[in-house]
Amino acid sequence: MPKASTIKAKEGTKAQLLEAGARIMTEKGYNHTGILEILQETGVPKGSFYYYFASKEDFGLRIIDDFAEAYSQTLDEYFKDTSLSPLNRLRKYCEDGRKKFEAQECRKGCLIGNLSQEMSDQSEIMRVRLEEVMNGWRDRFADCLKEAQKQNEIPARYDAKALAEFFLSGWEGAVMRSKVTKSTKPIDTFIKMVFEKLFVP
Amino acid sequence: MPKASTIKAKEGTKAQLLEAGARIMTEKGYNHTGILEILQETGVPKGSFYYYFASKEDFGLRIIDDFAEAYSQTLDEYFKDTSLSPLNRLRKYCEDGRKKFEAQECRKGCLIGNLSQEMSDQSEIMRVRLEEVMNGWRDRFADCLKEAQKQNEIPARYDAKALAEFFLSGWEGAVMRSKVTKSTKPIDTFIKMVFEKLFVP
DNA sequence: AACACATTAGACCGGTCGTCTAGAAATGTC
DNA sequence: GACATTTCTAGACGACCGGTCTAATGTGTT
Repeated sequence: MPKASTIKAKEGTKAQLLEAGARIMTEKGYNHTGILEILQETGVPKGSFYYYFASKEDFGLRIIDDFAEAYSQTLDEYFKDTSLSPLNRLRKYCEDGRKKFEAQECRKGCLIGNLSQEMSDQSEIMRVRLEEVMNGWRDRFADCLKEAQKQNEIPARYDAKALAEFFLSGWEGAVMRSKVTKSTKPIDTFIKMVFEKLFVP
Repeated sequence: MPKASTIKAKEGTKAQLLEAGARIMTEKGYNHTGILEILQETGVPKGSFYYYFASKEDFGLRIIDDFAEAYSQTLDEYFKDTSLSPLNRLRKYCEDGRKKFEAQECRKGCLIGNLSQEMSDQSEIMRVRLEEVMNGWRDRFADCLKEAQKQNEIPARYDAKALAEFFLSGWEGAVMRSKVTKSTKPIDTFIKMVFEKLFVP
């Protein structure tokens, strides 16, 4: 009996469930994703699911938390990179997002954005959590834009938080349009407009 | 027997189904909306549904078509209103959209936008139809912006179609953010940024 | 070995889903 | 008014869902 690997698999069960859940829900949404499907993909038996999670909603909430935590580190990589100017950090973030989206054939998009659209009217508890996560992102963008204002990369006459909200919602909308057109053009247009017209002195 | 009203009800059965379907799907999405639910709301018996529609997907497609046709007239009301300047037509469109969204307690949002997000990766035939509808809107916006360029309301150095795409995706994103924050603030910010920064000479 | 505790097995439930077919009701034709 | 045709309805059907349950198994401690 491979004792060590068995133990390792067990320890990772919850994480496996969360990973598969996030991946499948990003593509298929919350309602269209079945627990059975996640169980089959991970090889975890059905009986175990409700040992780890109280309900599907609880599962969804933990997926959001997990994703938010991991993504926070991704944001660090971009926004703590002092080798680039604040605006160029944002630009790199956009361009890498574009590349990633293209690499997955203009599918899926953003887990948090998708769930926000789908779940805001369906589950108040998920809505609140989703709002917190996205507000956190907006505030990160706002910090970056404030920095850009300090360095005179962008005009100081607009509230950085409003600019960040506009940027975030515009990005999410562009991703949605890119999904439905199966092309990166809407994202390309977003990047062009933001950096050539919106973020100019 | 109230023959006339019976006949009328029958003639309207399909339209009733489509109306209720559009209303419920706007709020709950395609996957989370049950046919039974629509049937109960309209009083139409279950067996009738598949007489009028080949499948749920076909039903969804017809809802999209119906909505697109009706919405095209709504767009006419705004964009054929020559008593306003082109930019003010667009502004009125935004502000009325904001009011409508607020009136329904920051819920629902845009049927086509919601379905685009939800269905693009799930049904190719719906994706294509959704893309056509939204591209049509974008082109209407672009025509309005071209007119605005002619009248020197906005700078001519940007392609009106790109501007329109940016406007459309930004609007959809702002509605999504407003749904999740249960506030019109993201929409307000969008309107402010678009008309004070993006659409300025 | 005996114990408590963590985890898994998988049957089971009530419910809803989308689909289908038989036939009732309405309509048209002669 | 009888018959044929089309239009519409009734409700059963099987598949699958999220969620729950009890029994069994594995693990670590003493």
